Amino acid sequence: MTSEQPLPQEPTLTIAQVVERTGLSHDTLRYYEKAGLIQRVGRTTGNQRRYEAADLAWLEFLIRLRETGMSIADMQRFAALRARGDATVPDRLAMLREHRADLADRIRALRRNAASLDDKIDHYERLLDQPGSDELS
Amino acid sequence: MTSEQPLPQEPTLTIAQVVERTGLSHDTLRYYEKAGLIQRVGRTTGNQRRYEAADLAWLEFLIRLRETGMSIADMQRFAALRARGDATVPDRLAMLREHRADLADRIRALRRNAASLDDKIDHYERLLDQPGSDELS
DNA sequence: GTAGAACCTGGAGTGTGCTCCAGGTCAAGC
DNA sequence: GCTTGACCTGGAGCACACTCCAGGTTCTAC
Repeated sequence: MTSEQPLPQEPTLTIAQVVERTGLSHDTLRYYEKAGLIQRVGRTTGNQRRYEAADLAWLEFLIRLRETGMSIADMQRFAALRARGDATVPDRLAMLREHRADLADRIRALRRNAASLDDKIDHYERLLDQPGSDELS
Repeated sequence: MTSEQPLPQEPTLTIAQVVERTGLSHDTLRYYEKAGLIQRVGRTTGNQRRYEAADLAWLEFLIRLRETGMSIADMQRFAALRARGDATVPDRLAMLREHRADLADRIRALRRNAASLDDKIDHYERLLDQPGSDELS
């Protein structure tokens, strides 16, 4: 009795298309799936992966976590919480806030280090302007 | 004929003292020396390392390079230039400028990513305020 | 002079995050 | 129907930056 209208099927992407859109390699995508970072992706009858828009959005979020220095292990924890549904939103929020705070710390440290690189660069520029001063600086 | 006055000897540091001051481990210090990141450090007659102030300053600079994401391989190149003396100042300056520019790029990217983490955090906060909206976000 | 802590060496081992491989199966164009 | 390229799997291998280990030597305090 269920009316099976052929809904305008959401378009799916082959792994090659996801590689192109995300910049992740085939192997990394399979590794992430094996590691549980993404829930098992849809398959064709022939067992080939077909990614949906939601998969892509989640991958892009994972990439953001990775680029901000989150470890695979922590991403696994986050993904596991997400898989458990809405009840884990507070936990996920806490994880993100902590990660965000760490990131702020790291950015501050980088800026401090950048400033001292600038000092060293200035030092070398002065050396070039008035050479013959000292060695090994 | 060289008058060997016992000059007020520059105080040197044992490896344990350098560990304490730099936060690098014994093994890392030996690894850096083996890798040529620091020139062979002075030794006692009994072959134990004694670090001078200049060694410490250089280690601190290396730490800064490392913390700003320079690879060991690049640090080796930098250290090799430094060992060749003042003639390589232009090359060292070029390396540092390039590294500094990379760092600026990475800091910018981190800030962009931090902003999108903030968006995600906001999203979760709204989910908590008005629950029951949607899943897997 | 001796105990115990600190130090030495070369080389093997580790954790992280992929990356590659062999040996297959599947899909699309002709 | 056949070719050819895309895709599949489990598992081995790799680059990086350390970290650990065994077995020996040196230093310091008593």
